[in-house]
Amino acid sequence: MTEGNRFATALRSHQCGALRAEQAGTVVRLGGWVHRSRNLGGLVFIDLRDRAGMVQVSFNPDWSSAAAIADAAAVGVESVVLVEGVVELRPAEMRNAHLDTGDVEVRATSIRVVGPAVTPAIPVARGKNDALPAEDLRLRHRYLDLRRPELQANLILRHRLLQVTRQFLSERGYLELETPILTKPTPEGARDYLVPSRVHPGEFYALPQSPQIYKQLFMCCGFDRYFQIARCFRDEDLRQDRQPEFTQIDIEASFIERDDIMALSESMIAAIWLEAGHVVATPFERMSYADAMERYGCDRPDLRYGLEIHDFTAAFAPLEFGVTSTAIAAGGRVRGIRVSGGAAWSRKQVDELEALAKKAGAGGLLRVKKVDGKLDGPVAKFLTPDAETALALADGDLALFVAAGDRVSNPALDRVRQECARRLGIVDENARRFLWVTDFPMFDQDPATGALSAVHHPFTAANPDDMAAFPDAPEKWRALAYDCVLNGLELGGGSIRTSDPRVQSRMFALLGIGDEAEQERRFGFLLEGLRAGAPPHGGIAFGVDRIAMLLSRGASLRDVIAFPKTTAARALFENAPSSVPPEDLRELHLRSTAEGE
RNA sequence: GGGGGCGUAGCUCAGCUUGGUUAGAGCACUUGACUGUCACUCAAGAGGCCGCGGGUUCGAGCCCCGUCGCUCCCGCCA
Repeated sequence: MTEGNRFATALRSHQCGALRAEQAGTVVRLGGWVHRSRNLGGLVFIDLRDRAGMVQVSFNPDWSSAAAIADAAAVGVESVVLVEGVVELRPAEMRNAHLDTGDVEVRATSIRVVGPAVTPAIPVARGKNDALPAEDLRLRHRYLDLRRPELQANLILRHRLLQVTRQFLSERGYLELETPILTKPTPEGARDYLVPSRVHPGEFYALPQSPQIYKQLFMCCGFDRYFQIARCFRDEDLRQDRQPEFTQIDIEASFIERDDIMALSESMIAAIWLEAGHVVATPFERMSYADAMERYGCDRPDLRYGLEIHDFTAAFAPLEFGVTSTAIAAGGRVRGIRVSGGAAWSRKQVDELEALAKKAGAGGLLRVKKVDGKLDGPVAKFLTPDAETALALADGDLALFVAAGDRVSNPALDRVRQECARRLGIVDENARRFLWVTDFPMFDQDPATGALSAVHHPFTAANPDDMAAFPDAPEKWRALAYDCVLNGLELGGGSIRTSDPRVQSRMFALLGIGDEAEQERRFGFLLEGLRAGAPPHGGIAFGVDRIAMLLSRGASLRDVIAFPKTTAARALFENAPSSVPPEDLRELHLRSTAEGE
């Protein structure tokens, strides 16, 4: 069976968009949507669209009945029609190079309007320079927006990526196992979406933030290798790249170590990217978290450009300069970047960079530039010849510094570095710099209270060397965790898990859940599984939505999700959430405290 | 939770700075003309709670206050 008529059914023989010169002379029956029509008076053209593309259908007294021409002239755009006709090669001067089907047209003998359409609320067919309708209208009329070839291409690509993923993992012995959607609330982490229980008054399920514990239990059960295209839910405020429900490629495996998961992930990413037409080189680069923070101020650095951060503390330490000496005396450092060509920027342009640094928390942004072999700028006069040598500025360079503790300077310099790269136009949009960031700290310590929280999640295993070397200083432990980063974006992350229930119990205690009864109440079902005999295991999860977005070339997250929510977590198409009748609430043992009810 | 931007015809936008005749344009829509178009062309027409509520004013699309919606950012997102 050929690609062309794989879609043949009782009502149609071919897809509109699949017709080519090879089908010339063939009688075809098509079904599709009227994308546009042109009525020249006695001669009518309809661009007929389906998911495969578009083809021109022509109505002409030479081959069409008068009734067919009249029906074709009258049909409105976006109506669904069935057309019968003959595929004919177009004369050379009438070919349309902009259309995949442009070498042919379908000379219609009949047309039947099976799904007449009201005038669409938002246009589906657009001119080259027409702006898209407002986002809320596109979401409200999603049934129309999703007809656009661009969005159809995005969702079709997404389908192919998921199919490749399934095939890839299945071929390697990974089992696609499902986990519950109605699950147990987890008090830490993101807010849960709660579902009230009708049968158990006052009790609630939660929608899963991820299938984390279930997949670890699969390992305890001996399922060895698991994956799932898993829907996850987090009730937090949204962003451009964040939806309340999202999809992960969730993976877990037993009897493995970090390198096993990383190698598997690299091959899988390469297979996914290949499906989208890109060859990805493996293995990926690797960098420790400490290195990433030191050189880029960020745990997911964009390696498409340099502008690395350097430590200039030694150059500034001896100087009689209040800003830096105060910071250094307080235990801080002077770190910054050299921007080749930045000396040409105006005072105002550098002030804008400083504003970014301040917004990121820095007190200010120090600046020195070298013009005609001489240093210039407010800091220049404090610099000794030794300090000048240490800065190592070339002519035309601008150096930007933050004098502070790393906690302050890292986010500020990260922001400044990104903006400098953007301004200099040195970001290669075609480059793909995959990177593993490894050896994350195990815990984040609240500077005020000293309280520890998990950087990855509470089930991550700590590096055993660190636990042995600093048994009483868990804030120094590194985690056996890893993030997969592409061009400054986190694609996914995972870790080796704690498989010893006593160690897991201690981790909970370090995180402030010391009470055993409390541990059992919250995580008993995991601890029981671990106690029953747990293999060493670990895994990773990748964000499907973001991957689909990247591979659809710059579309927004909402453009790779069929029915996304707005930034207020509202579904405009189906109008959710919505209020429910009081008797429904009563049955669920709920009473609303919202005003106006 | 906080801050910025936007909201005018079915759609995309002007008009707002400096309040003052009947609120405009392009596309879409309706009607008519047109036999090779492919964003067809041409002619005519219809289409407005200027997001909503309040205030200032002789007079508000325009100024002020509030509110709702969308969006971007901060907080938040183990």
